[in-house]
Formats: sequence, C-alpha cells, structure tokens
Amino acid sequence: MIEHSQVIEEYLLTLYKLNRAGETAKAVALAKLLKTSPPTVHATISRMQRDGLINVNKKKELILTNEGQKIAEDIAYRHNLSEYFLCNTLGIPWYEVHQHAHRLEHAMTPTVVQKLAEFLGKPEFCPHGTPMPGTTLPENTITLMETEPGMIVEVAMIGESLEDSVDLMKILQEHSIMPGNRHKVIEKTDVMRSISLESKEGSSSLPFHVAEKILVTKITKD
Amino acid sequence: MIEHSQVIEEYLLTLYKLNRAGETAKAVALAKLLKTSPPTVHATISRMQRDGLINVNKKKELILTNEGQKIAEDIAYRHNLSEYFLCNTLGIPWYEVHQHAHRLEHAMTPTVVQKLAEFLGKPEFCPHGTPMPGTTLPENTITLMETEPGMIVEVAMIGESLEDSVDLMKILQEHSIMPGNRHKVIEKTDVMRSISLESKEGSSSLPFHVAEKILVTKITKD
DNA sequence: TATTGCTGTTAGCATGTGCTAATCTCTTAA
DNA sequence: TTAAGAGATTAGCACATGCTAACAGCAATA
Repeated sequence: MIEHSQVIEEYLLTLYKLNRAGETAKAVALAKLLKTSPPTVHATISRMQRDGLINVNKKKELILTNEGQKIAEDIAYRHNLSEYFLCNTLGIPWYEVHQHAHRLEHAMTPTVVQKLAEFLGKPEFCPHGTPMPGTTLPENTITLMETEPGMIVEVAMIGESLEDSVDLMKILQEHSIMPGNRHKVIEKTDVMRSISLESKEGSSSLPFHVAEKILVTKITKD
Repeated sequence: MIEHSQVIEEYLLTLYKLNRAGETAKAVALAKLLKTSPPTVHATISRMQRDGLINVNKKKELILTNEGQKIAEDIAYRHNLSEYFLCNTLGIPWYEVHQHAHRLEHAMTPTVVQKLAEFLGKPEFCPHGTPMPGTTLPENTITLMETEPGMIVEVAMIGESLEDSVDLMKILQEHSIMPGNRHKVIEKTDVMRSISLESKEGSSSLPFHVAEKILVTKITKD
C-alpha cells in the first residue's frame, strides 16, 4: 500500500465518512468539509483519479476505488484507535480527542497501529461510538429524530460530522450525551425545531439538525 | 509558538542534535543527514533565516535563534517521549522505536505531549539514554573510545547519530549494549580499529566510529 | 421559455519542497 | 603561485497544494 500525503489521506477519510453517513460525495461537499476552495478540490481529486484512488461517475459523484477504500479504512482505524487511546489511556477530554487524533492518524506506522491496538485490547468502537471499519452498530439503532416522546434510549453513536465542532461536543459531554448513557425523550417541538431529553444528570435540548446525527437504541424498560 | 512544517521541524531537530553532539552545523552536514541535495538545503535554510529560526555567521555555520532553539527542544522532547512510550508501553523493539517516533513527533499537540508525559511519569531519558531537553547526563560519562582494557563500564547513552541505522541498533540490542547494562572492556585494537567487550550476555566487538558515539560511566567494582 | 443559481472547470498565480547542471569561492596542497 | 577540491550558490525545472477571478453547464423555477 503506497504512502500518500496527509492531504490525500484527509480527502480519502472525508469521502469514506460521507459514504458511511449515506451522503452523496461530490466535490462541493469536500470543499465545505475540508475548508478549501472548489478549484483546489478539483485539482486534488484529479490527482486522486490519476493515482487510482477514486472514480468519478456521470453524476459527478466521487467513488472510492478498492484501493482508495482500503486506505480510507486504514486511516479511519488509526483515527478511531487514537481517539480511544487519548480518551481512555491519557484521559484527554472526550469532547476534544477528535482534534488530536486528527493529527496522529497520519503519523502511525503499521507497527505502531498493531501494537497500540493490542495494548488497548482491540477496541471495536471509538469513544464517540463510531465502529471501527469492519465492525457495525447493532441493527436496532435509530436516530434521535426517529424517537417518540416517552421513549427511553441509550446513546450509541455521535455522528462523525458533529465531532468537528469542539463547542458542540463539549455541550454534549456536559449533558452526558455520550455512548452508553440513557436519556428519556421528553418532547419534540416543531416550533423550536428541537428535542428535549431528561436523564439522571438533568435535562437537555437538542436542535433537530443535531438530533439527526445522534444514533440511539430503544430501551424497553427503565 | 508558530506551527512549522514537518520539513522545517526536521531541519531544526537535526541542527539541535548536531549542536548537542558538539559538531559544526553547516549546510553540507544537513544535506547528508537529511538525504537532500545541497541546493534544496540552501533554499530551505534561506526560508528558515527569513522566518527567524536560524542565523548564518561568516563561517557559514548555522546558529539556532532563541525561537529556533525553543522549537527544536520541543520537537526533541516529543521525539524522546514517543520513543519512551513506544518502547516501554507498547513494547515495540528498542532498536526500531526511533523510526516510528520520527513520524509521531510531528503530530503531537501540546495537550497530547503533556498528558503523555504525565502518563509515563515524566521520564528524563529516552530508551537510548538521550536526556530530555533540560536534563543532562551524569558528569562522569565518557565515550567508549576513552575507556581502557579492564574497565567495567555501564552504558549511559547511544549517540543519536547511531539511531538512524536500524541494522546497527539491532546489533547493539543483540549484544545488550543498551543503557543500564554493564560491560567489561577487553581490548582496543588499532589494527582492527575496534573495541571488544564482554558481558553476561557474551562478547561483542565495536568499530571505533561506533565506540566514539557510545557514552558510558566507569564502574569501580564489578 | 428565460432566468437564476448551484456546481464544476479553466486560467493564472504563489509558495514550499524537491531535483540536476553549472558556476563561484575559498582553503589547502603541490 | 597555481591547481584541486570542498562547499555554497544560482539557474532552471517539476510537482503538490493553496488561492481568486472568470466562465461553462445544467437544473429548477418564475
């Protein structure tokens, strides 16, 4: 597996995440997520096509090749493993590990990845609940948007697109909206476009666009 | 402290190591150590002067500015800390941790550095015996070249310039020529230009140019 | 149908980092 | 004193990654 620049690794990882989130991977999306200008994205995806990492179909959707997919999964694994380590071993706050892992993920040699995974006990999820490539979430996860008032839910995963905002993540942590924690859905108000929750730790209110990105499992009994 | 590219960080670290080894830091030395062409080195050190990281005197020696020195020490610290972690926590072989740390050292945020240092118990030396910036070796260290047959010595530090050769490091490990281990100096033969040692683990022979780079402390009793 | 507006693309530019070939400069040795 | 050799520098190139400005293409909407 050829080594690629950090820039290319970022593009691959972003495409991989878009795919996993079920969103169409087009050039504008990359430009927005990577905060680069459309011409720069254009030039870079051209090089990526040239290098056999992606294909572009008639609808201008960017498709990872097998090679590109393999590399992207590798980067995602390094990222998730880093987050797990930073959070659980070093005790860096849950809401900020993503930023640090973002740097580390490009600097881990295969040996380091392997040894770190062993040291951590081969975790299958990152601290935000994202499954490692090859692992999947339980069948019965739904988004918070799909829940009904009265339901008791257990947080399964914080959508990766939310991780980019440290401020938002901090608020989620303050309301203990973190994988494994249970919350009761109180109400869903269209006027406020938000969902209110209640847990041992207190109550919280999440705007719809955030609730859409939070995956939970329904808990039958309290 | 402004962020610098990996390339610039490498140049700074290399200059720092040359200084510490007491060697004159000139452009050719950088070219050799960094395996880049002299013109490339020239262009890069020009940018470093422009950015206030180094000064060049009439003798064309490259001098780190206070800013450059501070950054270099920071990188050296990240490097040594990484090596310590990889060796002692992850159990990656002593002889190869340098290569992996070489990647990681550029990817550690200040928070990661701080938390990792705490986790490791604020080590003062890397696994090869290099003191962290701010720490120094004991007064009484000498190079293996300065020892006499019959002396019993304890290895204190493997010179950083040796770390670049994995093959050599592997041999040193196989002969347990590692910090903390004791060896008896058997003979110093000018014809072979090598020094032979003996320890619990067996005997070994080191060429002069390697022995010059190995620091030891004299042990009075066996 | 004509227009608006999003998306993609091209042209043209800058900077960092790399190279080779050629040249310059200084020290040292013949 | 001159020749040789080491080291520094310049010229000229390439490529990855970034930008703005301008324009092209297509879909939805007035």
